[in-house]
Amino acid sequence: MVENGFQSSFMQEAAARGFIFQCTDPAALDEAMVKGSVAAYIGFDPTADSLHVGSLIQIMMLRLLQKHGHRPVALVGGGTARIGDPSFREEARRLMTEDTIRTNLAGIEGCLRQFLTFSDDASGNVGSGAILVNNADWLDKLAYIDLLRDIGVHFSINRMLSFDSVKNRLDREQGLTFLEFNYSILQSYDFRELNRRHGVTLQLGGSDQWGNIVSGVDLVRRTDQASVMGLTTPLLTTSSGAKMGKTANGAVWLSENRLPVFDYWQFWRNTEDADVGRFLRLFTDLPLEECARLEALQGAEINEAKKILATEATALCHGRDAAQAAAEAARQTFEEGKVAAADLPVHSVPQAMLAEGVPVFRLFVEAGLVKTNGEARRLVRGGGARVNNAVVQDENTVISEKDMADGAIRLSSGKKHHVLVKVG
RNA sequence: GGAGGGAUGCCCGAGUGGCUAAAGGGGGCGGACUGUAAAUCCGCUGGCGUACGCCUACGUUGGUUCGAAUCCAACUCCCUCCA
Repeated sequence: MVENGFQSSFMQEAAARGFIFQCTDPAALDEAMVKGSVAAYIGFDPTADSLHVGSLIQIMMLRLLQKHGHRPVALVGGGTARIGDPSFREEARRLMTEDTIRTNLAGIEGCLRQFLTFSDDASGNVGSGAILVNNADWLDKLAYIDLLRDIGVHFSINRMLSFDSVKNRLDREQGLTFLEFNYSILQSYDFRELNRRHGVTLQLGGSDQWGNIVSGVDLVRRTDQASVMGLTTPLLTTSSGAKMGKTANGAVWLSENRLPVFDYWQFWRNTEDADVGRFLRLFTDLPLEECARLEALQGAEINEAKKILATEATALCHGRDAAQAAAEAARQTFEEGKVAAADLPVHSVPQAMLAEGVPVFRLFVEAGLVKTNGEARRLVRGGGARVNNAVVQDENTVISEKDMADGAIRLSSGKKHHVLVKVG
């Protein structure tokens, strides 16, 4: 398929698609994958009830693993969430309550189920069914003295201090608490536990996890004389250097509850030209030849590639039907200039609100297009607010049932953000 | 334990008694241009109120003053050097 020196189908495709940044032992991993099924894990922190695009490259890697007959193991850090990963953070993360963590775990599982096929067989048998595990199952039971004697002896403070993730925090004015310092020890412990329980021999992660991953590899080798490996993905930024997945309202969420499918599709549709090929390879299942063909489109033609990227990426996350509906809504809205295309995000308001009439700036807040009244006023003053395609001149204009067109009122913030307000 | 330095809005960073909701930059949002791109240019960017306005904000708590982000005291946290 592609000449990159690897024998295993997974390594060939992962390398060709741009998933690989660093690997503790590429040759050994390649060999293991030729011999049989490998179980690999990635940890997700339950800091929110949905994953976002920042984690998508990891999820896609798990998906790729499954495609090639290996077993993806998703670890949610119910235990480590109570500590917080200090890696490359400016400040200590605030600690979360048990309740929050529990809700978040469920939400994250929902996101993962869109991308992976889970197996109910969580035994040590290596297959390709994904499994989901929670490290609270073992971390919560740890006894301090036992832990220190068991694995504490294998960690060198000198070494830990040399890791970029720690060094960074130490070099900056922000300190590092002992609590946070232990994160990487527990992550190593996770790796060993997964190796023992589920035969996991590979840990995946973003390049910022390199230090933590290597620590785990060392621990398993020292205590269990087992050989396990680590593989990291590149840190993703857009071609113009911005962090991947940040928008106006924060993160680009994978959960529909947090981000309408239409907006998810729009996120991908607005990819920078220079990123199209890279994103097609990482975030869709399209064959490499097709990615290359689309990437080569020049000028305005590359918009076709972006539409395909958007639909394919959205299909993976929200299903083919929803993706096509989003594509169609975008086509009607942007290419036909239709006001109330079906499948635009909908916001329902009480009948009474429209019966009485409501100032337009309030309606924008209510619909979630802006966060505050002041922001809504500024939007109007800047000429960026529209109702049913007409620019709003006065922020105090009253909107009522009279403004309904085809059973809805379309509010727009700028050219790209639209919400249909309906009664309900 | 000792000596010195620091804590400013989403982030970085100026500001050392009133002209400061606080320079400048980044980020974000909107507009123009374009291809729903990038680059560039323009505007906006604490909350509430239609508005003269009110409230909240420069680590925390008190104090001095007609008036404090700016002066004083105590406290908290961070950094650097010494032990």
